[in-house]
Amino acid sequence: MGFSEKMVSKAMQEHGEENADSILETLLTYSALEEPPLEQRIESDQFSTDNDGSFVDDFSDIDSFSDNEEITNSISGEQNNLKSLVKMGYTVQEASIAIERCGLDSSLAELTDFICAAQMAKAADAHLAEFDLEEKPRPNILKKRRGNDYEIWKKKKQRGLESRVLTEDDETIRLPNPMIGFGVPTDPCLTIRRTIPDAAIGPPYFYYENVALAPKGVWNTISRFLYDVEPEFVDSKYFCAAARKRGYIHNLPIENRYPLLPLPPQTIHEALPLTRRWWPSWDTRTQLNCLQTCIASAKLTERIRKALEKHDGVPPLHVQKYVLDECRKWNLVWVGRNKVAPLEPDEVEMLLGFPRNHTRGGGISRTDRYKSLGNSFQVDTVAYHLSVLKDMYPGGINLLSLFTGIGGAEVALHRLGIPLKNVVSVEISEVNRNIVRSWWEQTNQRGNLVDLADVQQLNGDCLEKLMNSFGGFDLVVGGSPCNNLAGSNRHHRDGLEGKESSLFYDYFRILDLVKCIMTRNED
DNA sequence: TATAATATGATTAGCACC
DNA sequence: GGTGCTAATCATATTATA
Repeated sequence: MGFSEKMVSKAMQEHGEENADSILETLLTYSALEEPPLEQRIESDQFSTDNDGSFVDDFSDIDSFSDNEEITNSISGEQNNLKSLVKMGYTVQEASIAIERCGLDSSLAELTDFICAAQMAKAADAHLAEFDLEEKPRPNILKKRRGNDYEIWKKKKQRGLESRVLTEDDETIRLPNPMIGFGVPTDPCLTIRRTIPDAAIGPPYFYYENVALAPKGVWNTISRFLYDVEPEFVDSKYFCAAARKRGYIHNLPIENRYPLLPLPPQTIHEALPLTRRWWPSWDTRTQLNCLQTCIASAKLTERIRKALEKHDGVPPLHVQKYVLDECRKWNLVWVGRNKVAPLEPDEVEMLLGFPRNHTRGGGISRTDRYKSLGNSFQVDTVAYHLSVLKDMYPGGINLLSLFTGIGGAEVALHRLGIPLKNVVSVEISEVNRNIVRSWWEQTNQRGNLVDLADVQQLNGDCLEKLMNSFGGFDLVVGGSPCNNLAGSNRHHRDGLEGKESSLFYDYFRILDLVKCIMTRNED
């Protein structure tokens, strides 16, 4: 289906070629759906709270509008794809044609592939003039295509479907086992060399993070956008007493990394010595699972206590299994005889490498502390990767921090002794912005902290003004929302195109803008 | 009304076994 | 390869409470 070219041209005539949002709105209004216009639905975001995970999902009721669920789902999928593509910087026309040509079932990755191939073909035909920097910058994805026209793309797709010949691009990214990336302090993998694609070479350096166990294909897409850099998958259990399986895509050197000192406790008993007294021998855990945003209910720990109290001494195997399963699922620790409990916020802070009371006070609730901490970096892990910057920037760095959260990257850099000269931080949660601002003041930072609430504010003009005032960014960090990628999400685990997780494309957009502006300023 | 407490599976991957 | 099991997982929606 898709929007017809006629419809697109009509909308473009009404709004002018550059006004993508209006064109999109018009097209969606033209379509036969009995839905409010997209813009109107997006505006309902203003009712959401400060917490990035608690949006009212204004797309969830789409199905109820139609008697024919299948058709409605197709159309809404098409709209989401169109919206995502426009958000990524493609024109409505490009996006619409791609959807029409590739079919309704196409993934966003296939659509972007198609558009790239079409752009290559067009460029080859028309011998287009040099990229006009006065124009609104566009996704800089052309250079990552090795082929030169649509035919190559078609052949490649066909080849992939037929014989499963795995080219570098087609190969599904697999998680390493053990998950130690390009090395961890206990196993530095000194022999590993990697070559970074030309398009990815800094400055600026960039560092992107998200959950390792995302739905299939997500990391392929992320990697493809981030200049084909291979992800580094690392489990923070090699840095602290809790697991945290994450993927990092960055263009930093990997030689001569070093860990923060002192090394944090590596086992539960070292981290929480008071639990040792109550720890039963049949609970063989030595490390915790991933620290998440929610904790177990008091009802659950009470059920566990009652199950254990029915037996003297060592409980039967089925009770052990029940208790251990729940302990693993909820990261419960032993705090008394037959008594388990979730971690305190202070303990989570410590395990994640933050200063004590980092998230405490200033009006933040206990629930919000868990939530902010659960969404954060593990500081020691990130610091290990960023440590290579220390010698490169003895005078300090200018940092662009997207989806800052509670400032994991900032804390890591500070603990590494890398001065923060100018930090531009984008974080939607007011609670989190307050935490970072408070930390900034508590640690007597001498640099300048600019905090913004919305990534959409960070357009070309805004970035250019900021960058001109202090001369560009040395590092662009960000872990974009994982809500729609994380396994714990029972409701909307709809992948990179999900409501929050699609903000990845803003990370890419902004990073690419920064690269464009810095490249131009070099000339 | 705002905050806290509680209940709520599915999607991967690895492994043993056939 | 196919199957069945174990295991892990930066959460959301609803209900209860202050």
